This record gives sequence, structure tokens and C-alpha cells, in this order.
Amino acid sequence: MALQYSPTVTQTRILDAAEARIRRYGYHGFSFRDIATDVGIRSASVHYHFPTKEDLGTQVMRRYSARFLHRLGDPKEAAQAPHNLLKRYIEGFQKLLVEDKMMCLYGILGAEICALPAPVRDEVKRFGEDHIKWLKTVYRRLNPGQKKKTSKTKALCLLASLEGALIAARAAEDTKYFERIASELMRTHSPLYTNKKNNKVPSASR
Amino acid sequence: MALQYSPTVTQTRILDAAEARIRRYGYHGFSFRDIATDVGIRSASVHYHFPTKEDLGTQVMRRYSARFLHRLGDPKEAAQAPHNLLKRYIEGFQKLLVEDKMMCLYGILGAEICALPAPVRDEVKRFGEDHIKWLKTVYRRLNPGQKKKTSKTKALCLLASLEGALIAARAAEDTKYFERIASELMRTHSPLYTNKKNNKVPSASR
DNA sequence: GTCTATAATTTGATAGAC
DNA sequence: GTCTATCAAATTATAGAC
Repeated sequence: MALQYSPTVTQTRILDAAEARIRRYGYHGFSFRDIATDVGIRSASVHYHFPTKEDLGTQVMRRYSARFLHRLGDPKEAAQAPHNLLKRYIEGFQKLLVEDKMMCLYGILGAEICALPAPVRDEVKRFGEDHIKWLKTVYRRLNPGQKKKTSKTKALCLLASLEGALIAARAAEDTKYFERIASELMRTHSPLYTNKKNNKVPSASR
Repeated sequence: MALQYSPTVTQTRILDAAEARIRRYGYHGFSFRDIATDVGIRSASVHYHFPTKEDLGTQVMRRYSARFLHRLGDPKEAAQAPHNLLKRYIEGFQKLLVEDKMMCLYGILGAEICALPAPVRDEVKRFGEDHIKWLKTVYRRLNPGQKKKTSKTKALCLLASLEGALIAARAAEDTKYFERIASELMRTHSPLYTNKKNNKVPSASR
């Protein structure tokens, strides 16, 4: 399959355009002609790089997942306090909304999961698995005493809350909706944090 | 606009089919011919009842919202303890997943909000407003001392978490994902509840 | 690699007979 | 109210010239 190693400039621009389209309108909300127009080529040229829509969708989701995970970094990195990793995680979602002004691919493709070709569906599924694993690791560090199952449940809760928060904020056309949920999540999920604007970490209370 | 008072049998069957299609595949994932096949008529007959796709989508969302709110009941009903109302609320979402095996319309249409005609978008937005208002009222009853803003934030959190939980559970093809999030939400949002299977209410501890 | 041209299908929507 | 027939546009995708 294409793009296993290094995408060309045109391929990158096609992936960028397709990602933006999907994150706004969903998998069935864009066409090859749309992408062609965005990039400034013809739709046949898009097909040259990505033979089918299924191929393009799969590559878009795969690149998105890899980039997201890369930005998150290693959840076991000793230099990073676990609550800072959680903070970074939540801020990552906030950037999707505020900077990109788009949905998360996992959220929008996950919602229409039944409508997706199997390879795209598999990539969406994998995004979820990867994030739950990453978060589970962070929660284990944050609270080493608790059961593994509890860490996973908390991971699930955070991922679900953030995806839902993106949807609610976009439906209400109010970014603050996301921010209020994010604050509450920081408060709930990381007991070291207060809900005031105090990002400093107390020694080790509670 | 149609359906203001009483839909005919055929109109109801069209709305049922359209709702099921949208909740699985999204707004752009169904056609008038799909609906016609589901109902057993021709696509021109569907257009007779709902002239445009925008009309159909709007009516589907409007009926869904009204039905959901009706099932929730009055959030101020004195006979219902507020934590029971929250429990009912969460169980309502669980039924969408387990019985219907579909998304919530707010979740799937909210995700692709940019791709929707304005009238449909307005109905989606209204669903969110109605639910946040309903939940806010319940949280106010549950904790009369807290700020109004806090109640609204909690309402936002619950709605977002449940929508995200539906997405995560469906993407992972594992209903238990939803159940684990739901349990955690009951624990977090209603301090009277333990996370054990104990639905009885203690007198007034904490 | 990108183009023109086009095939094959599907889409939302309408006209008019019954 | 449902049908047949049809339209115009859009869709995914391919063939072949440059």
C-alpha cells in the first residue's frame, strides 16, 4: 500500500485536503473532485495517487493516528509527570477544536462507523485502542495502587468525554462548552489539580 | 411544514426508516431510494410526503428530540428522586446502543454538523440545548447549594460523555465499553450511588 | 504525473398518468 | 397517494494521450 515510507508533495497535499474535508463533513461528505479542486489538480490525478476512496480514507486515518500518537509522546517518559501528560492530552483535543476548527477523525468516523469500508473502520478502531492504551499507562502511573481495570475505565471515560465535548461544542457553536468540560475533566481525572487556574503541582497531598 | 399534528402511517414508516438509516450511516449515508426500498414504495412517493431531503432530515430530528424528551419526563417531578432521573437518563442512552444498536442522532449529526442543511443543524442544536437544560435542572435538585454554572457544566459533561461512550463502544464493537463508562458516570455524578449493584438510596449520607 | 474524455452508477428531484 | 418515466447533476473510477 502507498505511503509506507515517504509521501510526495502532491500526496501530502491530497492527504491534507482529504483530512480537512473528512473532519468537517465526514467520509461521505467529500468527493475526489472536491479534493482535486482543493489541491489544484484534476480528479483523475487524485486517483493516480490513491486508486480508490477507500485507499484515501485509510491513509488519511492512518497518518492522523500516527501524528496524534507522536505528539502525545511516550506515556512512560519519566521526565513527564503523569498529570502533565493528561493535561497535554486534553489540550491536544482542544487544539483540534480551537486551532483546526474541525472534529477529531476518531469522533466523526467513529460516529458513522457502520458506513465505512472495512479498512477504514479498522484504522478507526485502532486509534481507539492506541489511545486507551496510552491513557491507561498514564493513569497507572498516576495511581499505581488501583486495579488495571479501573485505569482502563478511566481511560475510556476521558477519551469518550473529549470526543463528546468536541461534538457538543461544535453543535452549540460555542468553544467554551469544550473548555468547561475540559476543566471539569482535569479536576475529576487528576486529583492533584484544583479547578482554579493553578497549574502548579502540590507536593504529594491526598 | 408537514407533521405538525398527525403523521399518516406511511409518513411514520418513512420517518422510522430514515431515522434508522441516519443513525447508522449519517445524513449523507442514505438516499430517497434506500428509504423507498425499506418502506416498500417508490422514491417519488417519498418525495410526495417529504419534498426534499432537508425536510425529511429536519422532521426525523424533530420527532427524535420530542420522543426522547417525552421519555425523560419532567425533571422537576417531585416523585422522582434526582439521582433516579440521572439513572434513567443514562439508561436511555444505553438502550440506544443495546436495543436499537444505533447511534444517538445528536451524536452522529453533531459530528457532521458542518455538512448539514441549516434547518437540520438547528434541530440538532436544539436537542443539545434541551438536554443540557433538563440535566441542569436535575443537578440543581441533586445539589441545591452549588452554583448554577456548576450544574450546567455537569450537565455538559454527562451529555458529552454519553455521546462519546456510544462512539467508543461502537468503534470497538464492544457494548461493555459503554457500560463501564456508564457505571463510572453514575459513580461520579451521583454521590448517593455506589459503583456496586445497589440501586437503593441511602437516607442522606455525605 | 497530470491531463482530457468518458463510462457506469447513483443522487435529489419533478412531470404527469392513474 | 402511488406509480412510471425521466432529468440534470454528481459520483467513483478507468483508458489513453502528452
